[in-house]
Amino acid sequence: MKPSIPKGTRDFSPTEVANRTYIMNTIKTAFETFGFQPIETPSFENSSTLMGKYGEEGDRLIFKILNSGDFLVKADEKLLSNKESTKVISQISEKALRYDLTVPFARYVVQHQNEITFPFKRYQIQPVWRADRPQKGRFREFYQCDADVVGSKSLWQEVEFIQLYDTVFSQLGLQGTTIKINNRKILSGIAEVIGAQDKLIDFTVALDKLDKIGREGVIKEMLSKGITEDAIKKVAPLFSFKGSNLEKLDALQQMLAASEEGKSGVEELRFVINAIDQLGLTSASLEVDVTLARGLNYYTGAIFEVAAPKGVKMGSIGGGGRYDDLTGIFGMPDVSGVGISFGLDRIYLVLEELELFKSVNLPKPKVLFLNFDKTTDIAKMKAITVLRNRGVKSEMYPDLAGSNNQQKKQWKYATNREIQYVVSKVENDTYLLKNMENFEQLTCSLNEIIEKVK
RNA sequence: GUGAUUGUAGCUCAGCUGGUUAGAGCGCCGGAUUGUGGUUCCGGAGGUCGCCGGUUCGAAACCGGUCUUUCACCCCA
Repeated sequence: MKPSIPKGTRDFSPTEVANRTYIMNTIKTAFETFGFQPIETPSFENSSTLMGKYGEEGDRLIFKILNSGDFLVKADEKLLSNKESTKVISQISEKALRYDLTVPFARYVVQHQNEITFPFKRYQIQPVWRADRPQKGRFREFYQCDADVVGSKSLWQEVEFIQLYDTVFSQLGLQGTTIKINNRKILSGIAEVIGAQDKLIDFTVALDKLDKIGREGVIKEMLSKGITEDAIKKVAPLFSFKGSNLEKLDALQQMLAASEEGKSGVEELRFVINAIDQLGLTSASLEVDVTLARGLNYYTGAIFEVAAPKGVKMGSIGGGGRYDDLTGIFGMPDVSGVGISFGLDRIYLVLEELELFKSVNLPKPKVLFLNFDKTTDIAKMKAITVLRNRGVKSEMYPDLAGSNNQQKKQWKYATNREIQYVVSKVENDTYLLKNMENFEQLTCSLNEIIEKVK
C-alpha cells in the first residue's frame, strides 16, 4: 500500500520545523514580554462545549470523534434509516477536536475561576482542526497562537494588542502589514441608521466589494438586497470612505449621530486610534475598515484583522476582537474578554514567499568520526564521549566501511549533512582532523580538537 | 457545501491522435577510477500507470464514479 496522510495535513521536514520554531519562539517571547501566561487545553473537548459556538457553518466544520465501542447501540434506528446525519451525530459522538482556542479558553476560565486572578492574561499556542476544504494557506490542521485578556473592560487592552501585533511582525522582519480595526457597535449603528438589523451582513458584504464593482455596483447590490434608497443615502459617505483614520471617524460620527450605540463605537475607536497615534508603530499600519465584519457571531466591541503586506496573496494572518460575554454561555456572566490570534502557518507562507527566514541552524554534529577501522572503535567512542561532555555535537558513522565505495559514502554523508569537521583516523591519542570547508587537514590531540571546533 | 484542477518509479517529470516487454534525470544499492569527500564511468533494484467500474480486438491514454492535489466561492488563521 502507498503511504499517505489525511487531506489538509502536512509533514514537516527538519528545516521546516526549525523555521516554525523560530516563528513560535518570536511570538511566545512577545506574549511573555507583554505579560501573558501560557496555558494548554486538551486537543479534544466535549461536543457540548464546542457545538453551537461558531454558527451553523462552524458546526459543520468541527471534527467529531466517534464514541468508543459499539457506538451504534445508542443511535436511534429511525434516524439511522432515514440517514439524518446531523441528528444521529449527537448520539454516536460525544467528543470533538477543538476548532479554535477561544472557546476552550472561555471554558477554562469558567472552570478554574476560583484559581484565577483577574484580569487574567493568557496565551496559548496549539493546533486546531477544521473539516474545511484545503486551499492556499488553509489546512485542516493548523496552529493558532492566541493571547486574550478576560476580566477587564479597559480599552488599553485593545491598544496593547495592536502593539503586540506590531512587535511580533517587526521582529519577524515582516514590513508593511496592515492591522484593520472596526467596532461591532459601529456596525450596529449603521444597521440602526439604515433601519434594518437583519440587513447588516448584506450591507457589509456589498460595501466590501466597493473596490471591485464600484459605487454604482454596490448601490445596485444593496437595492437588490432590499435596502432602501433612503437608507443608502444616509450612509453615502461610506462609498467614498478614503482619507486618514481620524477623517473616517469624523465622517462616521456625523453619520451615526442618531445612534447611541454607533456613537459609542466611534468613541471607542477614537480612543484606540489616538493612543496608537501617540505611541507609534514600528512596521505595521493601523487602518479603520468599516467593512470588517468577521466573527460577528460573538464580537461585541473591537474587531481586528491583519492583512499580509501588499503583493502577497494570502488571507488574513491574524484576527481578534472583544467579546463581552463569552463566558456567559458557560454560566459566568459579565466577564469581558478581548484577544487576538496569530495564524502561524500563514505567517510561515508569507515569510517564505518574501524570503525572510534567516538561515536556521539545523541540529547536526560538528564532528564526524569516520568508521574505516574496527580496531579503533572504542578509542573513537571514548573521544566522542569526551567531546559530548564538553558540549561538542559529535558522532561516529555507525557502519564499518568494507570497501572503497563505502568509505566514499561516509565522506559523502559528511558533505551532505554539511558537517564541518571529520576525523578520519585515530592512532595513539592523535586524531587526523579535516576541516571540510577549507580542506585543511592536521594531526592533533583531543584537546586541540575541542579548541579548534569551538 | 458549490465550481474547476491534478494524480505515471523515493523525487521532478516524458509518454504524439488508444496498439506489442512503460521511459529519462536525480536519488538509492553494487562496482571501477579518483590514495580522503561535492568528478567521471559501468551495472542493478524499484511502477497493480491513484482506486473501482465501463467502452474497445486492444487503454497509462476515452467515459463514469470515488479518493487525492491545487485553486476560486463560502467562511476563515
